[in-house]
Amino acid sequence: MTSAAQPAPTRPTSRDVARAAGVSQASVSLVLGGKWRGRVSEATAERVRRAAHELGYRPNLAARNLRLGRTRTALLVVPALTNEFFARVYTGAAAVAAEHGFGVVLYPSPDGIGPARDPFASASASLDGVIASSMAAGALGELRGAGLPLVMLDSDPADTGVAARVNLDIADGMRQVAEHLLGLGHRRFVHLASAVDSWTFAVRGRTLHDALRMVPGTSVRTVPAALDVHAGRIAAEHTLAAPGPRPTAIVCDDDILAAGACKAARRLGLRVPDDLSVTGFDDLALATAVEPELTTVRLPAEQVGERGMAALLAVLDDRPAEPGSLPVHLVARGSSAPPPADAPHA
Amino acid sequence: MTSAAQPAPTRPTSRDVARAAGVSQASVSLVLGGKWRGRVSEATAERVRRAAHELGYRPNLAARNLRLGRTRTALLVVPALTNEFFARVYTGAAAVAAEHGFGVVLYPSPDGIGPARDPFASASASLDGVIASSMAAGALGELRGAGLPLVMLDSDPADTGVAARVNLDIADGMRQVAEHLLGLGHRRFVHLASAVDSWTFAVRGRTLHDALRMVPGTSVRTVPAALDVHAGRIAAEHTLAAPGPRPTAIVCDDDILAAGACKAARRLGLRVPDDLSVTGFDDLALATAVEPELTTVRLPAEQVGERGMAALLAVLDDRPAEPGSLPVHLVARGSSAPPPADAPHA
DNA sequence: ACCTCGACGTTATACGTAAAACCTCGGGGT
DNA sequence: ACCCCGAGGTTTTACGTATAACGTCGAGGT
Repeated sequence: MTSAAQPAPTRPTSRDVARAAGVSQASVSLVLGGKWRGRVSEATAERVRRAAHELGYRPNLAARNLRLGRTRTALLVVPALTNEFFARVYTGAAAVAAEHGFGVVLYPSPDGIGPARDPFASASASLDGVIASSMAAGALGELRGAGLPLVMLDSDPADTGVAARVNLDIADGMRQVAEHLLGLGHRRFVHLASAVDSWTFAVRGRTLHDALRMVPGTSVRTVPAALDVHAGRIAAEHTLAAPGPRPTAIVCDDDILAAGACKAARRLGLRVPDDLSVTGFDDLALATAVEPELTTVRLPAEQVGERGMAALLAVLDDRPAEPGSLPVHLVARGSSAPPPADAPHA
Repeated sequence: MTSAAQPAPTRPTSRDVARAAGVSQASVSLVLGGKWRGRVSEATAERVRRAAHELGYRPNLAARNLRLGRTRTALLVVPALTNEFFARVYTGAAAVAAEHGFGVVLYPSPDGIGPARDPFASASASLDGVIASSMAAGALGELRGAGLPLVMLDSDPADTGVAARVNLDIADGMRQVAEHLLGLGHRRFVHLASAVDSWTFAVRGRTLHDALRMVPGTSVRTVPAALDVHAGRIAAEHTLAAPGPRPTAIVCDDDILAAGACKAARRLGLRVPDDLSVTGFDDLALATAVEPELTTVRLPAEQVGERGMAALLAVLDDRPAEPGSLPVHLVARGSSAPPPADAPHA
């Protein structure tokens, strides 16, 4: 093996395939593009395919994208992938995208990803459209008005400039929680709320308060916390240790906070659900990993991604996007029960 | 508003900028590319920048990629993003990539993402390199030998055709677990092992067995389980309910399995850690969400991604990749304690 | 004998960018 | 008076693909 200059390890192009098959580059493009019926004979087509395979030909996507003016790439803007909910949204979106020959590139919002401030550059390729969670709306910046179709996930129906919208029936979910706990007999509540300012959490809070207001004799106190177990535990501990009659139920904006609330209860010597009911939201894997398992609201995260991608594809295709919001369901598990008999009534 | 044909809402190109600034397209490219020193006067450069800004010019990345023959895009091949570990690996990789103007596109392995069998297409753009977890090695297929630089994460040092490798010192981690439990007095172990066939799990098993063999009077039984809480619980329940002397410690390949083992213990009326010690691996958020908090081995997941991306960048740059494996540390928490006093000795 | 037409290709072009190669002009050295 | 040179540009080309526009040729109709 004389190690002279490498024989240029450059990838084969459609022209190389053409040469090998004894046809023109155009014919290669036609055959491999699948639109050769009536333009190239079956025998020739087979020869081309064979040559392409033997050379290990892969079309240069940059060239194709340039030629076609589309990239078959969507950008998904989410707060952070370490949040299981968004990992699942991505999974759903990527699956539908793949079915249509699309790719999904992620733009986790800035605080999660360091100094990358340019969402366009993060793609490394031009984009055909954007799907964004309302929780990452702040990271949108110049994305809006960039002329790209924008699909918003779980966002305020009031805000504008959106090509399509995929929403969860969050309000209904929270109503189910309220009814569940009221039905068990609870009257004194704490709402352990996410400190994140976003449509979806605003709805949770508003709906809970509205639902509880309908029933006389109820009280609810709202406590905000950052979205992690530790913060949830601290916030819940403070609330539970506060003077005055103790709440019998803690309604959390998220399973993560609920896990924190459960730990707080245990530290204070309270049993869940006997002394205190706790409910979560999202039905993450966490919900069935903790003890007791969390009563929570199952959100079809993958479906959100799927519908979001489908909506974007529809918009790109000038079709109307399928409207309607996705239903959600309460999953009653071990963290909720009737309040203790000795609980002082309000 | 007469709704005639739209005035072609086409994105401005560098030629449009050139026209607006009264220069040639080449000058625009030079100025915006930052290599104009001594070729274009400062005044002209300023005019170009102004025009570009006013037109809202964004370079067409497909064209740039075609021209340069590089895409500044890396593919990250992982089993599934819903696994927090890999979400964190992605986060780290994306952060380093962003610092260097690179993008990271994901290829979650097939069972997670449906019918997309072509990793190349999933990118929607040609790739400069690939970073792959050994846990997703099965999905690699044609990626190998495609002539792309390949960086493997946590993989067998023996396998070949790899441009660089980033490994965790998994063996040391497992040794720490063994020493911790042996030091507490445990002698009868169960190894709740991941059923996934991959280098990293093989090392965990082998190291644990080796470490325990060093101490006379120890026994260890290996039980495989799929990587979810439910499967872990079932497997652990079977083992704990089996006849013969009960193990005093369950060493798990993963925090998820450990959470399952804890639930199994509780169902059987065993207290953790009083009656049974349980250890995890990875230190996921889950580890501090459950009660008691898990004794586990913290893996610097983000760093794995960072080093992986840095290694790929080095390879692309013909620099040597920084070698060495990342250290890991035992985090002793509430799920491990000395065995019960009445535990029958082997 | 001539025209038509379909089957089977080929040639030419454009996509938007980066950069190599090339111009032009005025000033300074000899 | 001549050459050279650098500053400040411009013209041109190539990247690899998809496709519109254009040939060619033999069979079949009249």
